[in-house]
Amino acid sequence: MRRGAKAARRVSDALSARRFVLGARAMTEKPSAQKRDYKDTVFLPKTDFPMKAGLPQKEPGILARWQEINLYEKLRENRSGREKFILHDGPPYANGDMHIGHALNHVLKDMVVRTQSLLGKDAPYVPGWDCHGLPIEWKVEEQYRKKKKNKDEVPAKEFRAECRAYAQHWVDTQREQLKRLGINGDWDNPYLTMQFESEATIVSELLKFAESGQLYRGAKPVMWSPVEKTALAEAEVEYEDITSTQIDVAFEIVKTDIADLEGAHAVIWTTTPWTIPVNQALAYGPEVDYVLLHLNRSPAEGISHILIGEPLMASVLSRLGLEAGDVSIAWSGKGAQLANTVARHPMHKLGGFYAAPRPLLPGDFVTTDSGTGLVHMAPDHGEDDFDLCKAHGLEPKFVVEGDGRYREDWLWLPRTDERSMSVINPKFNAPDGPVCSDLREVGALLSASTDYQHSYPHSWRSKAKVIFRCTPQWFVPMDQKQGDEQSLREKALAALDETRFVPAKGRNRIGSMVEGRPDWVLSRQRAWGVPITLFVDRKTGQYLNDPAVNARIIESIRANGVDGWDEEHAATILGPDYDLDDYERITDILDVWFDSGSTHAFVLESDRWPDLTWPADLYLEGSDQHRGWFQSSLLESCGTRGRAPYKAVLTHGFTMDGKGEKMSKSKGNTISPLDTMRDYGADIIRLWALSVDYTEDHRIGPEILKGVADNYRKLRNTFRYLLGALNGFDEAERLPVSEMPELERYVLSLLGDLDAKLKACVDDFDFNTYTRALSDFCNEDLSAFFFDIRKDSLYCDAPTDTGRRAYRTVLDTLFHALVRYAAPVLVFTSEEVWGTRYPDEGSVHLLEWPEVPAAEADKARWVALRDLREKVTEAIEPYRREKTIRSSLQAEVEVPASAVPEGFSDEDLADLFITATVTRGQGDGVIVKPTDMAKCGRCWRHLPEVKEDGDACDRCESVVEGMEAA
RNA sequence: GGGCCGGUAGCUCAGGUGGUUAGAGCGCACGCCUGAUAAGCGUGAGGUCGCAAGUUCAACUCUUGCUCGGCCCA
Repeated sequence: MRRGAKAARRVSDALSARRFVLGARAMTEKPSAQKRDYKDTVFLPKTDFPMKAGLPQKEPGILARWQEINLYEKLRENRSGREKFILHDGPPYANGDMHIGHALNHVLKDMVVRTQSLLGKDAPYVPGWDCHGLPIEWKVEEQYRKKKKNKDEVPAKEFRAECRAYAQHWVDTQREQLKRLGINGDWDNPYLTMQFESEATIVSELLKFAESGQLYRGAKPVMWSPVEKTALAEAEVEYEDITSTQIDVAFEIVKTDIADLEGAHAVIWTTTPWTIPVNQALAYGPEVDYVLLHLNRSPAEGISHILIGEPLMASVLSRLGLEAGDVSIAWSGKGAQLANTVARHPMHKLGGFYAAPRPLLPGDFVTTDSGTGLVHMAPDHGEDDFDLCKAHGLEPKFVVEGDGRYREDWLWLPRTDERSMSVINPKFNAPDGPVCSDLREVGALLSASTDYQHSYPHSWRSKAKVIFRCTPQWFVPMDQKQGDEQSLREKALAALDETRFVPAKGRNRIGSMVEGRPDWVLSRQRAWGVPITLFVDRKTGQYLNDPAVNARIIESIRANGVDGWDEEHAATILGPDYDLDDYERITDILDVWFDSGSTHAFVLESDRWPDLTWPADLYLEGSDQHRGWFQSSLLESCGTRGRAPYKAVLTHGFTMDGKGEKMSKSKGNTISPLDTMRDYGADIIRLWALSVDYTEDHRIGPEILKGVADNYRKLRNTFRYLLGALNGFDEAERLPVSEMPELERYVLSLLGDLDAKLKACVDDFDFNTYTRALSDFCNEDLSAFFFDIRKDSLYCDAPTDTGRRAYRTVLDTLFHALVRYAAPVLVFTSEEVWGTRYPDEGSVHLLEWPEVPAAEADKARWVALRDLREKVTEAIEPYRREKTIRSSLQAEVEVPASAVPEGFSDEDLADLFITATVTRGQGDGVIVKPTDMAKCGRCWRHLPEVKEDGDACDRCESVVEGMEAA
């Protein structure tokens, strides 16, 4: 209380004194009565580096400078001979503008390459594009349709040339967009899967499979689009909910071990009536319970007993329009008892194919979720069907042609029939369509309705329904033992064990996929792609395997690109030893995944980029590529080289909108990196990409970007302060660490900790920790602590003062370290920072990881000191609230002696706490009182020697004298 | 429909093998400074750790179910 009263008096004295001074100035304008304005004698930070970044305007200029000095090339020269780090770029598809996923992926790649380069390694980056394939073909066809041109009338060569041009357009567009993002790479020499060299290597890779016997021509049901007339990869298919016709069909049992079943009808259920014409068998579940129902009332003439799965009784009866009372159970048993039972096709009267017996076969895939518990088998049109029938000697018939219509000469529903139409046509499958009508006529159709809702595969391009269809295709076998007694699957799984996965969970994902995947279907019946360059002997069905011919094939492709396999070259390629008439020239093209799976061969091993080496240190793509590129590259490389083409695989999640939901044009929640670069700048997107946890799905949205921009500003201001505070720094000013005050050595030790942490982050590819550690250090250790404490010294000590020299020496060290740490993240800003201080010393991106001077500090002491400092600011706060104390410099504090770490003097503490004085007391709380001392007009500290507010303290007086003398 | 992954303050993230009042930075609010000034400093308010059961003396951390979101597959 007493102290408070005294304080109040003192403050009011001080105020009246100031009033007097001001009043004097106002009234008399008499200079002698004024206190001297020391502002000009204070060493304020000075820099041209602007606070406001203006990145969208500034970045293109920096980019132009990099291009001018040929930064990428220069870096290659600079790191030549060093340990290599090879990141092999996964090729994005050359179709459309860069989207946020591309941006994230490339920023991560760039970060990896730049951090490795910063560590002194030679880390080249050759970007690439995937150029062949259906989507581009489709776009070109779309342009034809607009011009009312018919694709089939355009020569294949011409059509391919247009696809090539289309791809090139998007390569060029994306290249500019990625450059704008600040991605450093060999942009003048990217790899494209459509370069002749690439195409030749892809073919030579294919021929390696051929030569080693890892290719076979098989028939398998594959996803087939009748609209595009081609087999589709799983990636080209999407599922949509549709309503289908569902029918129940009766197959009369003609042979059985169970007397009760004689003359009864086995009932199957299907949603694809169009497959009934190629039915070849029925399947039952050996463990499923079946019942034979006697019908008191029948939905079809001549049918009195039906065989169905017991668990499905209720739903079958309801479809058949029967009540429980209409039936009685005449027999029941396990599916296994149905072995040796044979039925006949409802259309058996047509003879030929339809007269053959339809055996009941055991199938593990039969479930009692829906249907009748008996499944009709059409090996042409289902995977389970194909496998089960093949196991029992029933081969597919290939009667549905590429356009989805039954073959012209087929017994039932021939194409010449007026009712002929594509099997995906709803009318074909309708209850009054040709299939159902005929079945109804022969009394086999027990029910038919158009009300079954389910999800069904569609072509993602045309949105039309796709079917399973058996066609001759080329395969790479997964389980065939090779010369080394290992199958491709075994090799691939072993290769995964040797691979580092970041994050580790990626291994399980790709591992289970490789374990379960079927043989690799290589062939596509399309135009824009690398040909499957095989000559098949018309007599034996074997493909020609002659190294001389293969060499000519590769040569022709190298010279002509994919056109080199056209008919005009065939005879030359085949050479004089063979007669072209004896061979079928395969016209299928390769699955584009084979193209991209071969990039390691035509990029890393090629002499086109001599500084690349095989295998790659790292592949880095989105998690969807577990099924895609990671796997196709793995299989291709294991098939030809016996190991993976990568040592490590890094996967990232997907970018969602601000709410964590998938972006889509229809939802209108997309964030375009192009817009973001225009509005915020590339450094902001980069900082975003490197701040989020890429191992999971992550978000972007206006609020998040605003936060990133705020974060950026804090970093930028740290650099601005460093530049300003280091204004005029001279080598002569530098002070050895050993002569520095303890605070400086402590900060250097913190820098050492940061350095180690960032290095660990680089090794772990843990970039969000990297950017966070950098930000936290700048905000907490520097801005709020070190810079704030040393403000007095920087502003007011003489330039020759060792304390100030020590501080500036550390600032210089910090500058050199931080600008390098920031360089891989804020590629533009760091260049701007560097150029501001060193306009003539080249690019910051040529520099290497900083050498941080070793400095020891007793961390525990400093932690205790900073805890105490926190208590002090906390204790001052109430006085600031009531405005008794405004600046902490006005506070005299007493701290518990026990809380002060050893070795700090009271003066040290006053410096560190930025207070007037610090004394030690025996209490356990911090006691604060406003100081009575007057304020130095120059350094604003309250000191005993200052007689009146505004006078200079001893230190300042001598500094000013020194300046005036100079 | 199946498999896998995830849901911690407004935002971005930390939270070994379960154990005191769940942390950081940013943002926000309030205040200070006006010599880093569209900057800097300080203080503070924000979380039923997706929901619900269960195991346990004790769960953000383990189990199950549900829910929401995502990837892959059918």
